[in-house]
Amino acid sequence: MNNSELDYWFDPSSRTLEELRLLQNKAIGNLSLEDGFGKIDRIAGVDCAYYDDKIICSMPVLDYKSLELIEKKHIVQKVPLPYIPTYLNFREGKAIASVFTELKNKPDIIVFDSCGINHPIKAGMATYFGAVMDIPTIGVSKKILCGESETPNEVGESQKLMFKGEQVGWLLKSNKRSNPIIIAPGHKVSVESSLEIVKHCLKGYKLPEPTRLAHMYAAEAKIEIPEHKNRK
DNA sequence: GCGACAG
DNA sequence: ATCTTGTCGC
Repeated sequence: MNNSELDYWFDPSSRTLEELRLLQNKAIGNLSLEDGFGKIDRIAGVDCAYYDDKIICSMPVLDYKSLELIEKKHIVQKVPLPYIPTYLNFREGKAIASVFTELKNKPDIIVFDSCGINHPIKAGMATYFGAVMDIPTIGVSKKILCGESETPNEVGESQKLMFKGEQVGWLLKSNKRSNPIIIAPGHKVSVESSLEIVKHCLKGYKLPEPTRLAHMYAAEAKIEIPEHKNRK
């Protein structure tokens, strides 16, 4: 995907919210909830940190079987849009696409720190990115954007997340002392597989390794940017 | 109209 | 997300 195509899908500047909503609908036209992957060798996680008007996006790639780090990359850009619920894909999308492009070891699937199809029009960050790039993605968030669910209480227990009469994901009690995490398919991953893949990536922490490491690396990269070091 | 609302 | 130390509990 070249730069103009990248801007077409991810640049919110000089566009109205109505136009951005149309882009989300257009991207979702390509959505698939069937497992569209073969053997998973590598899995990546992605997360963003913020400082002033800068967005720091980190993307580690791990070996799926051992969950060991293979490669990590991060990028710093100017935040293109304030946080507007249901439009997160246009706030973080460009930065994420940029880091993804720079990876030498492309992952077979990516885990996002955001929503997937558990979004008002199924255009959560994970789904939008996956549909635009046509790669398998999963969304893992800490708070519910939309939908209802029972609360899982035992570690390892999961409950269906329902929205408008359909299952759009899960709530999973991943850790004894943490609130449940919300899991949902992004693109090319079924509802069932999204849960199994995330479970495979759990190492006793609240978040699955891909996302947990992405969060750590983004925080590390953040304190290294000049704006942060020159603070007075 | 009112309240909710990923990061 | 971000601003931030100590502190309760296993």
